[in-house]
Amino acid sequence: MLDVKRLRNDFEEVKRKLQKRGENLGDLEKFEDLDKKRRTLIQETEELKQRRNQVSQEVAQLKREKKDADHLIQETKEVSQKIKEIDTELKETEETLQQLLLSIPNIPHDSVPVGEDEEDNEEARKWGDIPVFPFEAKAHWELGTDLGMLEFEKASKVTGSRFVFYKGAGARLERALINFMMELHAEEHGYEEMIPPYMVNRTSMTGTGQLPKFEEDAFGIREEDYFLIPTAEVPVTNFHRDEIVDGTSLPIAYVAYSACFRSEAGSAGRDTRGLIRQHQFNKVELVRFVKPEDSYDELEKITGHAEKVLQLLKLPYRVMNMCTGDLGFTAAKKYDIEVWLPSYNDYKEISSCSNFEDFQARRANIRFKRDSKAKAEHVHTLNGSGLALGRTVAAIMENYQVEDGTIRIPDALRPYMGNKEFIGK
RNA sequence: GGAGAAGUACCCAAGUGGCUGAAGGGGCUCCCCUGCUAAGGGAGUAGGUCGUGUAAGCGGCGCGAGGGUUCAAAUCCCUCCUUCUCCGCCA
Repeated sequence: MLDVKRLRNDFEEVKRKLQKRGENLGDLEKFEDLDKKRRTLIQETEELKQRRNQVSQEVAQLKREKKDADHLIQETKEVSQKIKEIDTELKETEETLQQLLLSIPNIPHDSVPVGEDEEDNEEARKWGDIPVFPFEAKAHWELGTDLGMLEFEKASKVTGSRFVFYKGAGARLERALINFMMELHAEEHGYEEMIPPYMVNRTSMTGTGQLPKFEEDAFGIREEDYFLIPTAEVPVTNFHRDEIVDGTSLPIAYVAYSACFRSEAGSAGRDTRGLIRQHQFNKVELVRFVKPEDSYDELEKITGHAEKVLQLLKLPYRVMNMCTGDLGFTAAKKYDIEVWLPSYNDYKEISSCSNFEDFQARRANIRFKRDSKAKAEHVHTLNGSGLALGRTVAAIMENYQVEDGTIRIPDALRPYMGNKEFIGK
């Protein structure tokens, strides 16, 4: 959510920046009228309330003196009626304004390249060498089936499309990666570990920006009005919702493991094979709550933490600075880390690291005080995948495959895999 | 799931219709006392948000949330949420 005061005082500037996103901002123009109407109604009702309060005092005084107060009571009756009418209109206006504010995306940072779609994303850096196979390389879904690591058809039977069973070495690999990543971030990068609830309420989904605009992307639990989390970002960021944290405790950093659930509405036909696009996948997520002046340094830091995982696993990747048209609703700036995937003969997103500035903090009402006497300010929030596990498994399987159909285990992962050297031998 | 009880400021807690933005503790800040620590004495401090104003300020809201009754609600009524206790069920 944007700062109402900024929107009020700097409307054209904000609008100009939002237009870089190339989104339809149809309702934005209604802001000024709604804002003005709201403030007029507030002034009207408050004036009447002040009057009512004064008269109530007088009535109380008269009653105590056992005097007659009927004429004052009559007057206040009418005033109260009027207040009720104005308050009803005010409430409707505020509701409309709130919905409008919740539907406005974040303002892109000045360092974000202007562009329409993924074609215009800029490569920030590249790491590692793309493997060359002197044999016909297999895709991970082939390897997974051949080696008994992944069962797609069983999952289709048991649940439906876009689900998978990890089995044997596949399950072990996934679990090893969870431990590897959690320990790296907790012990080397200073994050506190978390395992969050996998369902959250509507307020939490609104707090991080999944709602109200993107309800069709989430799986909902109707009876409770809960949602399956699409990422641990939602519960972990909302962990501090409606709180004022001590400024000296910033930055607060959590690393959370969770399953993630996405309906993938609108992705029919995309990435239909393998682990790349599932309705349920595991992810280790990094979340940081920081002071506003630090948030862009922090974005570099969190991106580095995610990159470190790929470096230790020796998987080639590149970092993309997402353009204005590909930023997503909530981010002010975002880096996607893309891992090399031989089956795609291309890089594929494996982590997304975003600075939301105060966009989520306003929605979720997360603030801090620099000291006990200071005024509360909104924190800046950031998160980054560190990493998406399914895609990491796919990347390891494909990049580390050997001609005999087995998979070499990356050195860094061997302690977590019973010190084995290969899968399939 | 059933039955009870409770939700008041940073924490504990008093308060059943008007003089309560809210007693009293604790905490916190300052001072005194004290060789140090502990303890003691005194004074002070009460949040947040919205509107308005250059500002000091003024005003509205606020006692879990939302409605209602009333001239007037922390206080009465209704709905919901959360926590606790007991029972049931259960990994």
